[in-house]
Amino acid sequence: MPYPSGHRDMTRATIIRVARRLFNRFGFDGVSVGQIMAEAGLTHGGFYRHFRSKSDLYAEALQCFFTDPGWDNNWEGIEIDRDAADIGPQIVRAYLSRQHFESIENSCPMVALPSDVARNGESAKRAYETVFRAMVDILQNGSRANQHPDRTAALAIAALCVGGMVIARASEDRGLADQVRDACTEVALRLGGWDEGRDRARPRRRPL
Amino acid sequence: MPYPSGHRDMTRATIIRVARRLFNRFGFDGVSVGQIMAEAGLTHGGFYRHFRSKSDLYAEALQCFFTDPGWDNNWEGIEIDRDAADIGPQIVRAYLSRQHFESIENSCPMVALPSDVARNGESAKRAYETVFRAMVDILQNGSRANQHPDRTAALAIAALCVGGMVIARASEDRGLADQVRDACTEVALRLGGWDEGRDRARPRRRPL
DNA sequence: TAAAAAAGATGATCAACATCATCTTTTCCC
DNA sequence: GGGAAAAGATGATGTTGATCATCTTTTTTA
Repeated sequence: MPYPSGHRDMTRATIIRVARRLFNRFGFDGVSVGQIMAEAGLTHGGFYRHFRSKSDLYAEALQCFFTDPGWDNNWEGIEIDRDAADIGPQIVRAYLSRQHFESIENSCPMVALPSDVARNGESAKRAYETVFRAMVDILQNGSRANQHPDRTAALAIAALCVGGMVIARASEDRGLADQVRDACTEVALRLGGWDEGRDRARPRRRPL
Repeated sequence: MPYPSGHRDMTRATIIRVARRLFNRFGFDGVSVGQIMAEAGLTHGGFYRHFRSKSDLYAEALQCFFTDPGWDNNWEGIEIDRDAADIGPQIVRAYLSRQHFESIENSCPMVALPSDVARNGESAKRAYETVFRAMVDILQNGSRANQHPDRTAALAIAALCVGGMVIARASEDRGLADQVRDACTEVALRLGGWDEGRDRARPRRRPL
């Protein structure tokens, strides 16, 4: 075995990490293989030792907090405790936070790349789906609290998180983007039953 | 005035219509100027008589039911009566319908192109924002019914519509896509206060 | 220390594409 | 009918990028 063992895996991981960053910012078509490799400190030729094609890499780059246990690229000042009883509201707040909104490169790919994925073939879609399922699952069953949202609510909460951020990122006016994030946060927390005793006083059992 | 008067405008409109279809399916980078012009029955060269650049056209192609009074590309079998008292729930159901899900080419661009737009400069974002604002406005004030959602609810309903469809389109499994659409529809109708007397019996004043 | 073999580097190929300069066609007005 | 001018067509141009064949470097094991 030439080259230190584990070297290959490290290089591979580096390429994926760099690729995620670049894809998040520029999209699938906006990034060239050469760019990715250069950013990883390599030259373009070696790429095909690690991945069959650019699309292959793409599917692997679509990971996020929800599926990657070693996810360290959290959003500045935002920490999520995976074992906390209130993991649900933590996720909602973090996902729709200003920090996530601004962290294009470390964004959840569900926000940064949905239309790319919708056009990019089976494997990318499968990867996207996996992340989404993981998010819904954590929202529904992640905490040991006694109150859990039902599946319908969990799906809607996830859609609010993703949808709100997608819209915020695609809007020109920062004020509107903030309003959307705030509205989605508020409603998502209510949906999850996580709004008890919050700042705004609110009657207990009220209809939306 | 050479060429019949109004010819220019018709050609221009044709280009935009064709472009919207192609952008919706293949994205901004996935479509060439030549392709658009060929599809419009023209050759690539004349393009720059009508638009300053491809990006310029892009911003103009980002229209939808909500902003275009002449929008005729409705989704098969789905009609929306703009003056109906129940315009809100009509929009929610239509937006999250199977027909819209399947009509990639006649999709609302908010669903088909959000990540493209987020990367595509000011004018595209402004166009996206305009469509979104129009949607929220119709949801909030569009009907003459006596019950209107407040702005927070209207924003969240719009985010559920867009987000739900974006996720459904980016998922590989059709079953999951359907679940997401259904869940978002149900919750959005509840949020709007439009779920009275619906199929599933449900106590009147319940918390989400 | 020498050979093997994997990882990476180099250079080439082939195709696409946005944009532009320059023709050609089409109508309208006189 | 004839000319003007707009709309459209044609043919570069220069760049970029994915992929591949082939060379070079690195390091381990015998």
